[in-house]
Amino acid sequence: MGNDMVSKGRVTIREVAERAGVSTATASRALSGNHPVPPATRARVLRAARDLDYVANAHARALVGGGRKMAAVVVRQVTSPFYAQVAEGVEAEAADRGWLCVVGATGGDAQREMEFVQLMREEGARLVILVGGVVEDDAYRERVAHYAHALDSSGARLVLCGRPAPDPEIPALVVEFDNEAGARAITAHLLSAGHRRIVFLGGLPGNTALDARVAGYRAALAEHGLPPEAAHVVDCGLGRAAGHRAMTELLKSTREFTAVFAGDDMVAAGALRAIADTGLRVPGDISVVGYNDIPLAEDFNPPLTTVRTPAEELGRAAVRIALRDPEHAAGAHHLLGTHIVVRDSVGAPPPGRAL
Amino acid sequence: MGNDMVSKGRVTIREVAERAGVSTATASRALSGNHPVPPATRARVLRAARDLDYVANAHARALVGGGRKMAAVVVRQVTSPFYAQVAEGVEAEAADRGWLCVVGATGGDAQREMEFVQLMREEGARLVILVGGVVEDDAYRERVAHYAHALDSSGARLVLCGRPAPDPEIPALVVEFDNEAGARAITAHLLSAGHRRIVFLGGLPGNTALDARVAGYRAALAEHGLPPEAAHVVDCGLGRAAGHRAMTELLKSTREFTAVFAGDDMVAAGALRAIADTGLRVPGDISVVGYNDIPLAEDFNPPLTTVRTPAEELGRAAVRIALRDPEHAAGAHHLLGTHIVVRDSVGAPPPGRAL
DNA sequence: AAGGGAAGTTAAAACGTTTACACGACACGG
DNA sequence: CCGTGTCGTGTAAACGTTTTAACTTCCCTT
Repeated sequence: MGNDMVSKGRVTIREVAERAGVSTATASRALSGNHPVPPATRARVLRAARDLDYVANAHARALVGGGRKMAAVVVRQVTSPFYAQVAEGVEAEAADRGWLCVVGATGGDAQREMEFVQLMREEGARLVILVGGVVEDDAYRERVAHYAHALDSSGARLVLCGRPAPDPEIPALVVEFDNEAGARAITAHLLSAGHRRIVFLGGLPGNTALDARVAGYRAALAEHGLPPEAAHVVDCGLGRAAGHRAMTELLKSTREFTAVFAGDDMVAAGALRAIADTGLRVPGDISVVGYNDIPLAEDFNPPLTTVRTPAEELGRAAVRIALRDPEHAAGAHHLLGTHIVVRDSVGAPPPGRAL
Repeated sequence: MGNDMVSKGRVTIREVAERAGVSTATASRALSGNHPVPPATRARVLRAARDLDYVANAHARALVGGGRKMAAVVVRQVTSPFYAQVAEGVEAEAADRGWLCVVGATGGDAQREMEFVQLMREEGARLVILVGGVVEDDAYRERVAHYAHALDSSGARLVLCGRPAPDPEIPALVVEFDNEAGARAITAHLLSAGHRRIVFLGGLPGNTALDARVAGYRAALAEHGLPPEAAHVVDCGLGRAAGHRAMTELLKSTREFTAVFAGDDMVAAGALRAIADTGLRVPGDISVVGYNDIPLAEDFNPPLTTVRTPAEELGRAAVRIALRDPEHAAGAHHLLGTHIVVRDSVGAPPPGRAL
């Protein structure tokens, strides 16, 4: 056996066909399995391909095939534990079907988001998944409507994870957690522990995910017979730094409270640190709950009681739903359930401040 | 102005050319900027493209251009904070140059790693970055040698982040942190706090990154005049669960120690939890240090003293180095520096057990 | 024995770009 | 006025695959 490996340039299907003594058409069919080919011929072609270390050119394939199995997931940043889990779910579900998955990080910049979607159009992605809450203003609505129509006209699907569709008529589907139910449940948990003065830390008006959590929080309060004034929302937005800053501020204020409901676990992380910095104890002096149950939430100080949103499942669901029912998908709205996970950051309110 | 947008099928460059009254060659030149075109003509083409919402077909482009600007980063899992940061660095550096970045997760499975690299060959990736330590056995060496040659023959570069090249002659370059120096530094930190009985939790023989940390640990001990028997390495591997299990085990054993050096921050997280479970205090009873300084390390209980490995910078460096000096790159070995970040998980050894 | 398929195969035409080559126009120096 | 160079543009040939339509064989039915 001589030197079969061609060192210069890529091996093409033509060379494989030649070596197997068939035409490129037959070789293509044997390799792709798109059309039946007698076992003997097939074996010969496969053998030739192996000998030559043949690698199909995905571009040529996509060019003639008019598209390719590729999904794109767009997040603010991949280092956010929650987004990372969603991306992992998308990647896993895509990989299961032999699809390629590319991830784009926008850093929260609309400009980069647009560029990335444009790139995905050029690349022929058949599925783009935008994940993460966002404040819903006119610019947002216009942007997403543009994506939806542009992608739709190229035969691609758009799914919005945790962010709203600007209009039910738009060719996009949304998959998200039932934020209101989750927030209501964990607020009720705090209430049943005896807390009456609970502050919500991490509001971001216009962000539909956060607004829903706030709504759930208010609803739970109301259900418990508390007056609307019992609700106190600090609109500090998300992120560890924001939580730390806002909590520090809050502790310096005259506001009375015995528990804080953080908009997500990262805010809770910042809040916990701020509380520890002032020498107060959790849950002895203040109880804290978070949202999302990121993987390290049980390593916080103390382990965090929070609501578990199965992020990886969200990612998987997004691609599954988008690919399952192509026609009926557009405009559909899917809600995923959540549940509380109880750890050590909630206790009874301190006696002196029970109300 | 009528209905310019064609609803069926994608707009091709031919239609743009037609509308602008030029040939496809001129249109291509105007759009890609590969060849000078008089401003007037150029403007006309660009206008037509905008009107038609033309989107170039990346596949056709790559097919004739023989490749594309695409980098691939392969990690065990994207939800690991450290890997996520590396991936973010790669993504950022790639995006800065207008490259596309795709990430693959292997779950530690060699089979999936091979499939992914194969896929990247088909897709024409020009840069693939394998990140994360691995035990270096024959299968590994063979696998990586295969990747290196296969990619090299398609004109792509291979970079290994935190894993060894099987052979200096192989066409791959490695970029990693100086694990031995980092481990030596943090061990010295423990020693200067008074600890003499330090156990290393998270060894994984054959894993070069961990072996280097163990070597640094032993070196620091030796430099302090301690006998080789002072070193005690628990080979439990990495991950939060492994750390928790091994620490629990260790606490039940008769082994005397006052400090533990965890192989990475996730192991430390598990260890901290195990210690807390038995009612012991950190750093009062036991001091703990980690490795990597993941974003949430300061939210551990207590905030973790660890060595900071700028993971995002590792990712950026990988693509920068690979793209900078194409010829000289192969076989090169780059070491990135690290430094200690001191928090609250290290204290003096308890008096009764100072040695 | 003729006709009708089925099965296996192939030649050639797509897919949408880029680019090598050629061609004409035009300016300029001789 | 004629070469010579430059500039702008167009024609057509790539790039590597899949697929349509056609063409053989060969077997089976009648």
